[in-house]
Amino acid sequence: MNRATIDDVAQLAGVSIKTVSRVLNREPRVRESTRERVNQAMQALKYRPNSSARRLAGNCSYLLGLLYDNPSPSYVTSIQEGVLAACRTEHYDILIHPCVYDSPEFMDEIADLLSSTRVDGLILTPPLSDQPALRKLLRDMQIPNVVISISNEGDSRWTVDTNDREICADMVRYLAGLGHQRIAFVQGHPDHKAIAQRFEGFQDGMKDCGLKVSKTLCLQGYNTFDSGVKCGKRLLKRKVPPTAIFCANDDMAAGVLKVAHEMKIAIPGELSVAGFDDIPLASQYWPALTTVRQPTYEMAKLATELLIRRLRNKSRQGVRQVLMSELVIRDSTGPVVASKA
Amino acid sequence: MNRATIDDVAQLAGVSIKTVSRVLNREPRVRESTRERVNQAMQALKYRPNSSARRLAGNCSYLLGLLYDNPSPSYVTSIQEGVLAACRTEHYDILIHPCVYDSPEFMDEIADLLSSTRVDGLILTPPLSDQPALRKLLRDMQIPNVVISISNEGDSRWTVDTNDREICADMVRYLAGLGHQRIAFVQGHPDHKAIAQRFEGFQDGMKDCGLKVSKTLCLQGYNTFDSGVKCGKRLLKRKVPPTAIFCANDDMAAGVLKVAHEMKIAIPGELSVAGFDDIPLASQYWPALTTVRQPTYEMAKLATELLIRRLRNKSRQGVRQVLMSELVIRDSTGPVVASKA
DNA sequence: AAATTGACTGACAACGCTGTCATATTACTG
DNA sequence: CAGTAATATGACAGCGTTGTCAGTCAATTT
Repeated sequence: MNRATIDDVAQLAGVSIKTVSRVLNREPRVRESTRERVNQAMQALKYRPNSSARRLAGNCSYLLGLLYDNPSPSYVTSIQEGVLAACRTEHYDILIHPCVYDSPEFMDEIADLLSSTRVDGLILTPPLSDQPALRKLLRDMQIPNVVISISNEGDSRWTVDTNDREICADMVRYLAGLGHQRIAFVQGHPDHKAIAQRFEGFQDGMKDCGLKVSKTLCLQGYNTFDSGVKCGKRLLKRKVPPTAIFCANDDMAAGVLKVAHEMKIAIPGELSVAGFDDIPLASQYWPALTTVRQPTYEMAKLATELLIRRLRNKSRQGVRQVLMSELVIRDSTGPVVASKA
Repeated sequence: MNRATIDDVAQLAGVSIKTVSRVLNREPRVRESTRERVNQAMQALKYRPNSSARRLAGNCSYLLGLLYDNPSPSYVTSIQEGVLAACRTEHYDILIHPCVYDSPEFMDEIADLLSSTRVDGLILTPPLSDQPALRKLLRDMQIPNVVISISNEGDSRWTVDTNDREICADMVRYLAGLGHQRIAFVQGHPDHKAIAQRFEGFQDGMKDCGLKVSKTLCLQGYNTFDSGVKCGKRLLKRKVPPTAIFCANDDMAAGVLKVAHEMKIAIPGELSVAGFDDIPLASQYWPALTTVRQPTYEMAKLATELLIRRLRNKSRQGVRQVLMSELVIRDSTGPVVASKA
């Protein structure tokens, strides 16, 4: 038994294939009774439109591309799931495309992707969100796209973002509330602009609490566990070490924790450590890591819905949606002990 | 400027579109000189075949589906990358499809997927590899598929597997070599047959070392961190606790480590802990976790290549490929102390 | 009652490829 | 050098949809 085509449905419903097509695409101008008849026929035959045929014939491909270059598996899968959820309800397909933004072939590869698979639009995640060359290419080729977590420097139309900056300030306020004054910060990779905002938020928070941001306590990390280890060592071997270390992501925080454990520094007794991202490791670590949870899944879902809306209704103005991250207080942070303050 | 079609190439090369099609698909029966001329024309026009048109016209869709229901992001992304790598060189597209194997809609969903997107074949990962209903459906619908890490009970044609069982025995030998005799095992989820083999390997190893497998030291876990915590508590609160705990995956091992830390049990001084999978957490934990690294990426790549070969050459016999996992000795395991032995 | 509207519906030509089959060309044979 | 086989190429009809445009029909207007 072969699968039913639009012709079969049309025959069973006693209409032309064009009418079936209209019902399928929710076009107006179809009598309610006809619509119902067609729908019944579709159900009876378990009809599913052939997506290749639709793509070939129509103006749009019902295909979206998801571009990413992110080393964090949990981030990537959660983004993917959000995108997929939106695609499923809207009957779009998704093409995932991991890439390496600083490889020489990067731009060619993208151009290739765009010309061989005619995607209707793209979803960009950090750090791709901030690649000017990429965004220019998409503008030139007129590829509609929606961007997740772009830095505030970039074009903010069609973006989904979080209140990273504010939530980082909140984290500082929380730490200060525990009595911490010498709070260190481990910055993220300089190419990763979205993460740079976290440092700004840190500074905001310090200012707000009347604390001085010491340059020697703000180190440059590179998002990796190893860079966390390095920065952790430098910070904790100081004569007067910080009482709290806030890292721009969880991997680096894990690195700092490792150093602390090796140096037999009690956590959170002698040192508080906070991260950012709430990767799986965070909740499973010992002690469980205080961090920030981004609504990654929701952002991806929303971005995809936005993109699809943009595709359907070409004239609409761009929007910028901001979702809220939340502090996740666990066991790696605590009040500062008197002797250390 | 619109993108070039096969007609443009044919015109530029001075041949018919059919000949271009032949060159494209590497069919024989094309004179070398013609082939070259066509190739040049393709390059000049930056021609990329329209995949929808190919799918619609041809017998095959150049589309593979990747099915998974695995809660481990690092596993999933590494599988995806392997599959993508193989697909890129072979010019196939990939449709990812996370699903929930024990949901009521599961089978319908798959049937739906198969009928709406005419994939040429599927790649199955555990625990989907072991779902009899799913495999029957695929057999009935004649959907070629390749399976990763199937239990040894299942149909082993067209499978890619690892030497899980042996490597687990190796781990036991390694632990026994450190002087451990009371070695506990935390089993994986009973539905997840591929993980069951790890327990068998454990038993093999114990037997091989002349050690008794104590039933009270073999607990049933469920692959989760929480179940690791639960089993860890039960094991470590015994009057005579084990000196080593081997867990069927890293998440559970992390749970055990947490319990040990809470109980101030020194690791590896008083207790050795080993996991399986080498998730990112393993190397970043304190102490870094001894575990087993599966060649996940390679398995996925190989499975995909196998599937494509199967599709190209319909008659070939099934094969079963076995790749080697490796022990990753880190800091969570060490020699047993005399007093505890 | 004729004319005009507006809501519906259908015929038919794309879309860009591949499969089939017929034909042209070349190579080989006796 | 004809006769045949093998090789190389092309014409044309699909594949299952959507877009265009030309209808049909009932409801309204003049």
